[in-house]
Amino acid sequence: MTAAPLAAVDKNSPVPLYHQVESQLEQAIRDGRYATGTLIESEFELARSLGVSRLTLRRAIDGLVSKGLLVRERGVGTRVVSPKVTRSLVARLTGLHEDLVRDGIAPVTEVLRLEEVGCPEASAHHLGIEPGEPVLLLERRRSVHDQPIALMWNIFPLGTIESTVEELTAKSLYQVMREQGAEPRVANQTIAAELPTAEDAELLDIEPSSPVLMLERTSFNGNGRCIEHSRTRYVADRYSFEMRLVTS
Amino acid sequence: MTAAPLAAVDKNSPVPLYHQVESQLEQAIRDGRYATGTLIESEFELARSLGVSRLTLRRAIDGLVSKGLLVRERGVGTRVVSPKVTRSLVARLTGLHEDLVRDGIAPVTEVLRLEEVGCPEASAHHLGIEPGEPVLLLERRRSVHDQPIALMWNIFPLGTIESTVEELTAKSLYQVMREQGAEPRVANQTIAAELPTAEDAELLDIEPSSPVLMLERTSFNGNGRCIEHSRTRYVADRYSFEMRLVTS
DNA sequence: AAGTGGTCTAGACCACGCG
DNA sequence: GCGTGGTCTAGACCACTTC
Repeated sequence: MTAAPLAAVDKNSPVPLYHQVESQLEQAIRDGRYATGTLIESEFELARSLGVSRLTLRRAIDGLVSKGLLVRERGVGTRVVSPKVTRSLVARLTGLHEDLVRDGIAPVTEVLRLEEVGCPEASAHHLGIEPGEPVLLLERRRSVHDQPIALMWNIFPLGTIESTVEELTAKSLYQVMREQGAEPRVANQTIAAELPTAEDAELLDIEPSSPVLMLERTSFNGNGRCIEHSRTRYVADRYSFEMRLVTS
Repeated sequence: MTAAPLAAVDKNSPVPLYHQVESQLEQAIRDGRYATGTLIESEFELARSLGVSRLTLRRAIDGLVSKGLLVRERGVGTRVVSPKVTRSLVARLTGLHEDLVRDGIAPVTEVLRLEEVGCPEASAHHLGIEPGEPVLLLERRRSVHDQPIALMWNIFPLGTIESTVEELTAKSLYQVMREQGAEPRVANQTIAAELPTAEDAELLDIEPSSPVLMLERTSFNGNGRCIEHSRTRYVADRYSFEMRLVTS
């Protein structure tokens, strides 16, 4: 590996240097300017030719390693791993709405319920409050091309968010939460397979014998306070989760 | 936040300084020496009192941030997020065997098939070879307390690994792969819910109407070569996936 | 204005893989 | 022995938050 097919960085840009370098390298790899399996230039060489410090360059490479595009081998070099074809899906904290929009599919959301209720036993445990304490319950159904794909059930401690049926119909819940300062920073999540309840089967327009993917999630804000507990049921033959794992 | 309840680091230890600092901080947080929601000392202060450079300290904090224990707030400080109780499960590249052993449960693995076959259409696509090309097929069943929990189906390009029924009964597949230099570094993975085939239902000792969690995974080694394609069916009411997500 | 985290540098030493 | 990635330092400037 001799030629460095990369442009110099712009030191006056507000974009951090390591980010510029990371983008450049990522593009070069996805374009195939670095073939899969080959070694890229050494860190010293790349840092010199791009006009950045070695630490800054390493930080850029760190990002690509954690994206699974590069692998480091001590004493040997840094190797291109990924086939350029698949753009990886990584588990994220954004919701289903963002996932679909990103893929160019327009989802429709109906708000089925939005009301104050006594907290169900199962959620109270996750939210860290007593069963029966008042909470805000939101139930929605999301469809694509008039076909239901998910039934979403969110519970918020009172005062976490305040919204209307209209707003929740127009925007994603994630967006509303962010605007109201209830942005999730950490979440614990469980994925399971279940059979739908009779009611859920009807709402999802599936047979009661057709399984659903259950995603149960508890989200916390930056202060460690629990801000939401949700249970989402996805129609199994219309949705699945993809993720990319990388060894640390 | 004034007192720094942390011991100094050992500069002669082979363990990297940032790792020592990270462990110390993690322990302090899990012990409750830093309360949830409070700010820890500033980076300058901590670096000084521990006798390391600020960059090294930052690197330690980076690790805890990505574990979801700390959150940084620009201009404010670094805050403790996590409740000390739950030790987080993060999606990993290790297999089910390791998961169970880590939890102190002894799983039993039976090898149902280990033979060379023509590659099935569905796997050929993932492996990047032609359907019908010879591949190694491994089918196993894993049980806990005499109850089947998973049916595993792995396909390897010829020459990737070589093993025996005895070895695979004793060790985890992941371990065998690592020993033979076929360590997965990156994997793409899909989680879905399905109904079992009649044959699978029988092998798993469940009703045909009882759903399974299907985990389909394609693993690549450090050179970007595909080394394995697997489909694992988990009994849904005996297994689910947990993960912890953190905003980047 | 003061304090915080975010970025960046130049240089150093080490452990490892390979010839 | 040489080149690679892995770690570490001391010091600098910036953007942001808070008072």
